[in-house]
Amino acid sequence: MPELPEVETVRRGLEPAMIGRRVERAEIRRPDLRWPFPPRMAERLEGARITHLGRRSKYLLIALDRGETLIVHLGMSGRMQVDAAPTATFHAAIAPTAKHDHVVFHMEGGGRVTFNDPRRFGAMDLAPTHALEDHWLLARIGPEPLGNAFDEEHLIAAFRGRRTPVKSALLDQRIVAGLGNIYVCEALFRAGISPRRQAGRIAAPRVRALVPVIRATLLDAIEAGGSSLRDYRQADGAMGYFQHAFHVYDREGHPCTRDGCSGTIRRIVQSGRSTFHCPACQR
DNA sequence: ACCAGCTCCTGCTTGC
DNA sequence: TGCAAGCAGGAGCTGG
Repeated sequence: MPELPEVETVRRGLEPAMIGRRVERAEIRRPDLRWPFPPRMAERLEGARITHLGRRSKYLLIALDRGETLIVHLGMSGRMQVDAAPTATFHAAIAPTAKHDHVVFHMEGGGRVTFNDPRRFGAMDLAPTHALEDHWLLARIGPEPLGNAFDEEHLIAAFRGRRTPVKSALLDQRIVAGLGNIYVCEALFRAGISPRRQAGRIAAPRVRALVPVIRATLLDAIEAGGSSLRDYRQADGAMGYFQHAFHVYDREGHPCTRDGCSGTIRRIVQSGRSTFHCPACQR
């Protein structure tokens, strides 16, 4: 699914289509995604102007001028697709509906933003903007890895005493927000840390080194527009291209890219999820 | 409290 | 070629 860099890329792509514009019509084609939509969602969106587009972890936060914010999670396979205003209203009327287009935002000026999600692990909810951080989906999430609250001391404290593999610890959204399977694998490779190592047993200097590595990995991915494997696309439909910069993810059997390392990338399973790493240089 | 495993859903890939 | 199993980027919940 989209991890932090993908959601951030989508957020940036949605801004020109949504910021400052009213939602003329919210077309809701089914009652739920992972959970039921909030009551009267269409009415609460229609006529509202979008004032701000934010992101918290992997959640897209669409703030409305009525004091509510639409929280959107893309799940594993969710997309937000922007279609510019058609030149003739005729085209809008006959625009084909793709399979799994669950919600369509018809924007002021004729543009459309379509939420498509085949697997329906995604979610939407509306919450009061002034208490957004108290929303049950957001309340327990840890610091943003690109923000000031995520630092060396925080990570050392979060890892202390934990016997779970560092791979699992970094996937834990309470420790740090927004990392998923791809970027955890890539960050651990860059840091030279074995994904199997118990989080609480990594020497402090190595934990410290992990902080800038996580930041750099995410920033590189955002710059590349995210990683497009199967489902993910940017808001304009373009593919991300960070997948071409993977060192370990989905590279089982390929040679390690680290200078001077002659190892081979391996795939293991941790907590039921694939982990890719180089057993030779990640210790 | 911590941690591993299960679960939701569809679609693509792989293996027989 | 056809079919079924396995797998996928998330994350809340359950039970040990």
